[in-house]
Amino acid sequence: MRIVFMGTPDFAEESLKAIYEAGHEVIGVVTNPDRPKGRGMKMIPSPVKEFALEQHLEIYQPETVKHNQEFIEKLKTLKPDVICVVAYGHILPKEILDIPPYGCINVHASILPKYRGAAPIQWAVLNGDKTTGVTTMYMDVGMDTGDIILKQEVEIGKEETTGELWDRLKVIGGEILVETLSQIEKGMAPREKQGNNFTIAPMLSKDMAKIDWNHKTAEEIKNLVRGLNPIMGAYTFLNGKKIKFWKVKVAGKNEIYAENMDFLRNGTVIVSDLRDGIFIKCKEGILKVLEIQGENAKRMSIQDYLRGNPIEEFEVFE
RNA sequence: CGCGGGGUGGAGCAGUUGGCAGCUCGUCGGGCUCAUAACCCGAAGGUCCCAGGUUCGAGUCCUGGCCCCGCAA
Repeated sequence: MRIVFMGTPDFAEESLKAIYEAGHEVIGVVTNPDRPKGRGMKMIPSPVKEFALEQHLEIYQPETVKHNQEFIEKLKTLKPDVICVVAYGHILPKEILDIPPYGCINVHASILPKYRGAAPIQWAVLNGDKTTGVTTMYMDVGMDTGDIILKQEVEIGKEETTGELWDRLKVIGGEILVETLSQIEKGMAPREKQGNNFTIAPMLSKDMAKIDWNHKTAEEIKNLVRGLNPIMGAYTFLNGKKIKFWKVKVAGKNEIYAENMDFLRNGTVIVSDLRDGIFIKCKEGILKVLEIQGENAKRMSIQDYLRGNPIEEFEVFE
């Protein structure tokens, strides 16, 4: 089929690659303009653009698509059979949705109607969900409200991070998109309305990354840490210095002897050991830290960290 | 020219007003022990990122360069 692909990050690149390798005719690739990124604010092309460049695909980088008549006209002249949208970052106006005869289809990283919005993977991990998945749908003017075509469910590992789940789902996204296109082409694609029982997964905000020792259990803090890995990292303070946790686990009962600690504040280091690392008292349960990052430092194992940055027992994270 | 931190044995760090290069760990050898990732003794291992400068003397101060990292997007 003649396809216009719209997407930006690596998650989308995987889908573009999949349809390209499946033999579809990718007649145009739309991605966000290069943005200044990283140290020194260098202009960095999106992963989707990089792939498109390698394959010599036609690239469009409009600043916005809404009310962009020039771009919309251009799309019309391309005469795509279908437009595939994966993590593009813009809501498409009806004028664009109506262009391709087969419609605009979207790959979304959750089982809709759960987790509509920008950060479905992150929220699935943050909430400690046991399963999530990928859905394809016919786009409409709402945010992730279109009719469902296919879905693929996956289990979330108990210690899996957002980054790890992200990498798995993007591959599945590519596969399910190819399958979706194939079924559409054969005229046998299902079309199912979304129920009203939806939830929203909004973009993550900065302030949620701070660990709340007083109100969160070890399990909840663990979910926060893995949910924010590698996007922001959950942080806390020790002696006024900001410290990020990248990997933690809930300490097993046989890993540490701890009783009668009720008098200790939540966030107190109850064991600090060069071999086992540090254990922290939480509102409920004990947290064992595995990977940590100090101010202006890189991530490292707790063992490495403690050698040059000792943490004393009974110090308190806050 | 977005803001900031840093390059010191294999790892993580310290190094005060310039004055013999240190700590914790790892590695190797030996000892102790029923035993150990524990303890004791000993050893190896460093162009202190590079180039120039100031100085009797530079890891430390000055100038230039390379590299790494954090924040922010």
